[in-house]
Amino acid sequence: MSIVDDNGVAEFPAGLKVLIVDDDKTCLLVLERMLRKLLYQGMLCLSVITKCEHGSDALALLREKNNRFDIVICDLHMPDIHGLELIEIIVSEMDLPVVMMSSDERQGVIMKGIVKGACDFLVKPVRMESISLIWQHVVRKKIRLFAEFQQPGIDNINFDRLSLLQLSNDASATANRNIPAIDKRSLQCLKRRSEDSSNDGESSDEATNWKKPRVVWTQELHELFVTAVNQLGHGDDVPKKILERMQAMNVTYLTRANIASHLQKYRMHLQKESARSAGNRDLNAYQQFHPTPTPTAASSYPLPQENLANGDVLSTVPSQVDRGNNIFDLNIVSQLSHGLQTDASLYYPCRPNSLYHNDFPPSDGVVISKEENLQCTAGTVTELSNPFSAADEIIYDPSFLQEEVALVGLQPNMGGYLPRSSNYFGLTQS
DNA sequence: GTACTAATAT
DNA sequence: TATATTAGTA
Repeated sequence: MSIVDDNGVAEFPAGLKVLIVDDDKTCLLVLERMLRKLLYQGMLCLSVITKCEHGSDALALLREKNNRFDIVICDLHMPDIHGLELIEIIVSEMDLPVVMMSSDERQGVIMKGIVKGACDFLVKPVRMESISLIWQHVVRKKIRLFAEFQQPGIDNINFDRLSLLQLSNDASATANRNIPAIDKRSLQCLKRRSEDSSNDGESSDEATNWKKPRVVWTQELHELFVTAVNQLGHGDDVPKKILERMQAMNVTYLTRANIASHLQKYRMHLQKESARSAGNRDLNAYQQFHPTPTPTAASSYPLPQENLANGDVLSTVPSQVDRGNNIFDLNIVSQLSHGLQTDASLYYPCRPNSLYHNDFPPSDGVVISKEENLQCTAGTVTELSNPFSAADEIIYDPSFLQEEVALVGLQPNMGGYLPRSSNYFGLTQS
């Protein structure tokens, strides 16, 4: 057994600990690389990667160091212990989320996950990125524990800034939890410091590693944006005014820069589309960008109450699910959110909806039945868009779960992958 | 000093 | 690629 605390620990935000288990050293390395990339993209928040080459060793380690790990990612096929066996033990003996993977010698590394534990017996192949959903769950759970109990054993957990910010984006939540807000100045300060590598040795400031989460422009958010732009009309559709409009629609978390950035992209698309439209008179394509009729009176925009649950406000992102080329497994997200929203309000009274793509309500105590898990059709499985380099290709094989799952009498659950062909700007061109 | 936006970085 | 940030300009 090799327990290798990652060399790059210092560059990770202090936070959560992952145990990865695979008898194949190459797989271990690849997985580690993937995790690093996700981390880099702000999709994961982890601090220590511990690698383990044998299932039995992993189990021993988990039993020995009870509180050492927050999540386990392990291979399905291991010589000493089958992954599903391991998962059963882990879930029954310790309350840890587990993500399972499988590898295939013919096609290189295949990452398939079964998520169990974190989501009350949610069994499902997941995309690699979905791990971050589980991750968020873990973060949330810890933070809640921390908030509720303030136990001495728990207070030494170092939550990373990313998750803290996501949790505390709402000002009142911030106040309630005594989490310091991060202002622009400190951000700039941090940035300057990270640029200036010739500076003195690392300060212990945990903020050093904090990364600002990115805004995800969901379909719904984009539609609000378009509505605002259309209301303003030509000449007036500048970032600041769009921002004001959107704030009037209760979208309060965006910055002017966010909107400026999106506006730039939007205008480029408009340009492209109108050029296309002029060329071949493809009106349908053009109209993709005008999904919502513009109200004539600029000030008479009705708040989209139908989008607001119980008079809640859209100070948060309107939807957790980006219907377009989102990076997450849509079904995972929707299943997680299904039935969880009410619970979520217990923990996040002001923010039942998620703000960022890797932000989702906790799922503790919510049972997702097998039937619900089986609602996906097994028919088409789309190869996923690959956020990584070719070397890290993730391939899905729909037949994967059949035999594995049969081993422990679980029902397979396929499909649900998103086509990569579209986003809210319409079909993407090849 | 603020805002806009093309260009560039991540 | 999507989004963030920068840099030049008004």
